[in-house]
Amino acid sequence: MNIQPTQIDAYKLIHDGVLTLARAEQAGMRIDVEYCERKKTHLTRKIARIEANLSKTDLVKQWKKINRQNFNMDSNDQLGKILYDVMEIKPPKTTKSGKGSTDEDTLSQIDLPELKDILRIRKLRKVRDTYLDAFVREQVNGWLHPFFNLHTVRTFRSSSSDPNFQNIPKRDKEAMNICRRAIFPRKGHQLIEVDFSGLEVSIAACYHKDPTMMKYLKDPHSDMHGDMAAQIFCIDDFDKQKHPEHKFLRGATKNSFVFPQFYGDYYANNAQGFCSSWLHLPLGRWKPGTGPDMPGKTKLSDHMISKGIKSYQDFEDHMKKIEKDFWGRRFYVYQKWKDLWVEAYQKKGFFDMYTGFRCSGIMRKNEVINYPVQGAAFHCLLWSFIQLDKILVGRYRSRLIGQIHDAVILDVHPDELEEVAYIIKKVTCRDLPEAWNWICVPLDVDADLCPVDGSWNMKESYKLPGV
DNA sequence: GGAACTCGCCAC
DNA sequence: AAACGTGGCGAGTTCC
Repeated sequence: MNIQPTQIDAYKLIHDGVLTLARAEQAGMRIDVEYCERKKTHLTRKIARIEANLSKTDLVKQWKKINRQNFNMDSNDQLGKILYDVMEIKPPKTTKSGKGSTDEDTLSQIDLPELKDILRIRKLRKVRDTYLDAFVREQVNGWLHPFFNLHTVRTFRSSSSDPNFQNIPKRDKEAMNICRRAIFPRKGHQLIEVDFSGLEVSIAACYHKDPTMMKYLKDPHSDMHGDMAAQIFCIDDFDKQKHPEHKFLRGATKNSFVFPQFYGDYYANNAQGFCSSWLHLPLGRWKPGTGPDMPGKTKLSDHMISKGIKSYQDFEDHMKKIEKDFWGRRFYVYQKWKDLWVEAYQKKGFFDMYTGFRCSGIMRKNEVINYPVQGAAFHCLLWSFIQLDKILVGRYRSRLIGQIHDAVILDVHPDELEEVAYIIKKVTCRDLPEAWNWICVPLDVDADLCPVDGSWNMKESYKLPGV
């Protein structure tokens, strides 16, 4: 039996979802206000110290002289003028409106020690002003109740606000620790976070059914990112277990090539992203003995030069071929689906997601391809969230408190942990694909658990039971 | 003094 | 030929 969800089903999902998310909002989470205040003061002092040091440098002296009483170290407008007009540095990149960029990627390409301090200040301010400040502002008697909206996003995903619970630092360890240290479970409880692994890639596969991708998703020993890393860096004996260096290149490939390609990016951006964010290789000629480590005592540039890739331009040309192979051979069925999907939209003026949601209006090609995947992937999380709430409410002390697109955050009582973990696994990996049989790839979830009474930065990998 | 804008940056 | 999808939010800036 093959039952496609209709617009009625989509409508019901939204309504159930709104009620369930409202319950999570009402539940809320504990926030350590005293800690936030302490940390804010600490960060303010730290920023002041860096600013004091910066004031002694020629760059800032000149900056002050030019801007007089308007001088503001947080003004990127002023910084751009100093760098690109006064000092006549050629902007490595420009913004949409044509001004020289002053973002992290750009500043780190300019060889001025002061800019490191400026970036450091930016990072600390971000943590203080966007997160700690917001936590204190939005909390009520030590409780935080972030909003989760279902009516704001074009793809029928969710959004969160006041404070936004969906963008609290995670990758940057320092920022992560400072921000998540503020968030606590109920007394005697513990926080657990469960996320679908590679959900959007899996949901995309439900639409395009590319055989190569299906194999990657069904064979646990296969490794798409590893295969791409081996191809991009011309490595015959690729082994991420054996070589941490290979593991690093795999991560770079995932973030600089595979995912951006799935979102509709192209090779030249990928090549630049690789070089500036990961490989630290220049946009000109590559010198021997530079770039990340490779197994043995060599560096990546040595290896690439030996393979005939001796400069950025060589690398970009190389990436062009990789891209052509990626869509023209490796995932050619995926490519064909993209073409047909866009063509159908152009004829009809709308498309329907597998979850019954209809998108219409004028959309660019990349939007037409991305929306159905992004939306339906989130709906998998939402469906699971609703089911979990139905099971837990009234019967368990554990409760759902938040959601981040493909992840759910619960506040569990330790006595219920094992049972709740089993329920989560069952709902997400068994019940969901049974309810929506357009899901034709296996789904999997990973979990992180915090200690009892431990804050959200203390999470450690937690193995969920099989079902 | 607020609205609307740009830019930068955090998450998925 | 074109060229990264979805948000929220803070600070600076410009305009009314």
